Amino acid sequence: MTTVLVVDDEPQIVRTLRISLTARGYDVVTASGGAAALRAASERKPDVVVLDLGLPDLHGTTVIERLRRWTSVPIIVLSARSDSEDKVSALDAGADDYVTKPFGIDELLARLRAAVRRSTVPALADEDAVIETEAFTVDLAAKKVHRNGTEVHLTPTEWGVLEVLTRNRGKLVSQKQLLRDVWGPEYEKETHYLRVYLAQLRRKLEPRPSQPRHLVTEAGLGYRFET
Amino acid sequence: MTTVLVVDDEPQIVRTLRISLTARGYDVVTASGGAAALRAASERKPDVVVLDLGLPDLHGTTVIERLRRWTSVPIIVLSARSDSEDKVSALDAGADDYVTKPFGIDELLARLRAAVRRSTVPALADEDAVIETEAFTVDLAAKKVHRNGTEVHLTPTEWGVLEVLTRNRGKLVSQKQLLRDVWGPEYEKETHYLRVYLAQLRRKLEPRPSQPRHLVTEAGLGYRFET
DNA sequence: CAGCCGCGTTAAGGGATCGTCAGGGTTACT
DNA sequence: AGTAACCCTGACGATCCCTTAACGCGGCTG
Repeated sequence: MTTVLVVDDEPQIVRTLRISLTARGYDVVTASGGAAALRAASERKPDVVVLDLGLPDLHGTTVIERLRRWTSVPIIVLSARSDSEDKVSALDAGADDYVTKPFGIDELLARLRAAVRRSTVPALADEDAVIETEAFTVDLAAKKVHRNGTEVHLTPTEWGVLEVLTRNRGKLVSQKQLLRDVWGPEYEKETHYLRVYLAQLRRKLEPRPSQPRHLVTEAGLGYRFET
Repeated sequence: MTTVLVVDDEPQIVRTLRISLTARGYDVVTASGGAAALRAASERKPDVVVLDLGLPDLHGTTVIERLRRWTSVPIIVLSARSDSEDKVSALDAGADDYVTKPFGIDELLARLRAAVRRSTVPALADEDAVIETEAFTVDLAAKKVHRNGTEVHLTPTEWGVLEVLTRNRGKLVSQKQLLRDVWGPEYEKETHYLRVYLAQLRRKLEPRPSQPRHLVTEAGLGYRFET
């Protein structure tokens, strides 16, 4: 049984989610504030957290940071359409994904399933870490990429970007985190680099670079690797 | 019974790990600092070490180096998301694997099992110790190389480079790792040596040394042995 | 509706990295 | 003591790759 912790201060939304999720066989725990959420998380050990950013007591980002000190439970953020600032800081704080309010329940459910799947199938040890898509395969241990049976040559930086995205496959990786992991903390603002290198990777790997299916942009937020 | 040494200064994390690991039948020893960790390691002789990089007293890399002076016990590093620099230096110092904080307990357990398995599995059986390419064959057990039926003489250093590459055939070996394994950790920066010795090996082994097919350079990353 | 912002794309310059050769110094063996 | 093997070092040209700039596009905002 999968346990979901729903954190929102609007009873209306909590009620809707409780009904929808229970109907799909989830075990639902709710909290209406940040402090209550932290308590519930440590007591009930949910398999996934759905967190509204606009809470009355604690800032959503704070809740994420506190959770992240001891658990890597997937966190899906609910945010109003306008809070793109907040979305970014939530992702940087360690959120896994986000859904914009007002949200379609189907989208939330899809992201929920994806998040749970990701967390229960842990990344393999390096020695057998081969990720496959319809278009290409990535071998993390050998640092090799194949497409249509032939090897594709990547430069060090191209490889760095692809590796970070691959290790976080399915999950939205913020621009800041990508820049920090590949170029270093002092390059956090050089979002231009990402555009250049993502374009290069798509040209080398995607069947139709102008309509990427695996290296996806989330405007203003970051990038996502979809298998 | 497998003994795990857990080194972390956050009681929350130590507690979580102690519970999870004990439940899986591991014998758990803990230390909250680097000095205590070194003492515990020499007294309790753990089968695997889980080490947080952010310790109050000693730098994580220092702890790894000190451990590596007398033991080859597998070390799994815990690192915060942003410390990608630290991750690299930890691996170079001799760590076996790393897990990003916050970590899923399942992933840590998988890597733990993999590390223990690796450390207890002996070297390659003799029958697997002969690697063949179209141009030459390498006998790891006999430390001999043949080309066109006749033996090729290699100097000790040439052999060292070829052996490391051969044991990791197909995989990319970073310059740092090659230098560490062949010359020692204090030569990590002497990338020039590699260029000289790879050129020599190619001259002796490759049919067309200027267009190597088996001893391949990946610019900026390292070298790779392709069969 | 016009301007702005973020994104994608391409190409070029210059700096970093690599391959190659040869000479000097050290070690090991006769 | 002499010689041969081997390792290191330096120099140079060739190659590779990171960075930067310029331009086009679509969407959002004032």
